[in-house]
Amino acid sequence: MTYSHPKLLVAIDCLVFGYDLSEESLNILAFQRKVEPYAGDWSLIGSFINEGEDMSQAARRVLKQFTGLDDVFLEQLHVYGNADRDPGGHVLSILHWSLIKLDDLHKETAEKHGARWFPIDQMPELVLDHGDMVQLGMQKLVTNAKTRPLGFELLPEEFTLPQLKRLYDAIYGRQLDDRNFRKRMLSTELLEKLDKKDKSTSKKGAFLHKFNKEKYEELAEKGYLLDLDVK
Amino acid sequence: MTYSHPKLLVAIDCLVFGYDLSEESLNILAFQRKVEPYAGDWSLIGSFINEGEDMSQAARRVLKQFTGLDDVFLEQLHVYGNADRDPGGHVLSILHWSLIKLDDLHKETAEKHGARWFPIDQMPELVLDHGDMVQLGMQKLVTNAKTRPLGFELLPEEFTLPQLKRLYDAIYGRQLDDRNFRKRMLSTELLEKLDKKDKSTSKKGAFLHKFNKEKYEELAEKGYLLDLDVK
DNA sequence: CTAACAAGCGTTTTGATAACGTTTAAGACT
DNA sequence: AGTCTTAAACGTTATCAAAACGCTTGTTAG
Repeated sequence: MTYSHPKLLVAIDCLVFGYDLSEESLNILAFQRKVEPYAGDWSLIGSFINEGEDMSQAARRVLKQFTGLDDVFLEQLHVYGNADRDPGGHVLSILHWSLIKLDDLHKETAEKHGARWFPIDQMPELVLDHGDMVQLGMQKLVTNAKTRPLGFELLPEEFTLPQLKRLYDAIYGRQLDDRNFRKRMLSTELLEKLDKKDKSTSKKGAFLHKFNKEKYEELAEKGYLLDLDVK
Repeated sequence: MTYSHPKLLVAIDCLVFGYDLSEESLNILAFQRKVEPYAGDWSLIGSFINEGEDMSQAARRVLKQFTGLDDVFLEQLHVYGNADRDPGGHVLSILHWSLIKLDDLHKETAEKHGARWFPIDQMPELVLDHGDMVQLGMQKLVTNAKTRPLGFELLPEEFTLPQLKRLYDAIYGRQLDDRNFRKRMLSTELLEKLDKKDKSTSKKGAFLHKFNKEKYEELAEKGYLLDLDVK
């Protein structure tokens, strides 16, 4: 080690949004803190970063521990750096966020670790500044959903257009026009229609689609800007 | 201290954009690194965060030291958290960015500290991952300039519409249509026209304007979204 | 065979903006 | 004094995208 300077405790906290397709509800993962101060209070999932550990690796480690998941959407979001934000000591927290599709398996994995999924409108009080983190994450979800293909991270590989539409309803907190929504989505030419129907929500059934991520990323490289801001 | 866990070195680095109105050029502040490894190489300005010091305070401290400025646009931008990003040791860097108006005084203050202002298209090679930081900052400047009132941070209190237009030309890297630009800017009703003219660039002179920041922030609170994406 | 209903498709209206032309103010030049 | 020059300021039209809304289709349940 070349540098000589006091060091800091650095934590990563992770705001995980999980969409439950069967209930069509957007949820956030919280867990009961095990260390003092505030042991037993609800908080986001998190961990200190270890010496020599990449920050992104620490984030993946935490997410894996509480959800069992690898290879899902996981990005840094914001740094909380006030020296007095945690009465237990000067801890810098780097908030991350993750988007996953929720199923019963994840719910079990969570419970095993003292964690629970809460619908976004039924969050309990959170410890420290974790309430602010949730608020920021909700804002970012809404704004980013308009310009990035985040919706597909919250749904299974195959989904119907009505399902996708109701997901965006949940994110934006209002009813979109299904006809304009469909038109906009299809106009991107990023969805592949399959020859299968899902009949879980209607007699007629709705065609399943897949999001062509490769095509999107190729276009994005060339400067393509997605715009999913529909009324 | 309640927690027992290994700590990390945490630095803040600051990408400072300075707009020189007289030369109508956008610049970035770089300085010659004083510590090994890579002493003498160009880098962004930065510092380690001290024990008990707020991150934002550390950022302000660095900016003040190299520019003499307080109370200017300064925000966190991105965390660089790879354990091996610095061969001198595991140092987490929290990139910040700042936007200021450049004048001769700031150039002198910079030189006193071994720092220099470089036009954005004439940046030298930077140390470590600081080149990535500049690239990210440039991207963010372009995208954020479309939805936030960043331009006014780079200009003096009073400016003319042609000056503002040429600033955005520099940011976007292309010539905007002056008539559409003016219309869009005025349509926000966030500019106050003064009874003074600036004649530095024409015989006729151009009316000076002020940006009504209070009005903008009031509107922004209520959900107003600025849109300065003009052709 | 018909009722019910979500899914899917289509048309009209509206409004924003890109593209471009014209007028104005003031110093420079004769 | 009158004309020229030039950036600044103002205005108009054509184009296109999206908001608003109506209609048809496919399937099952009764």
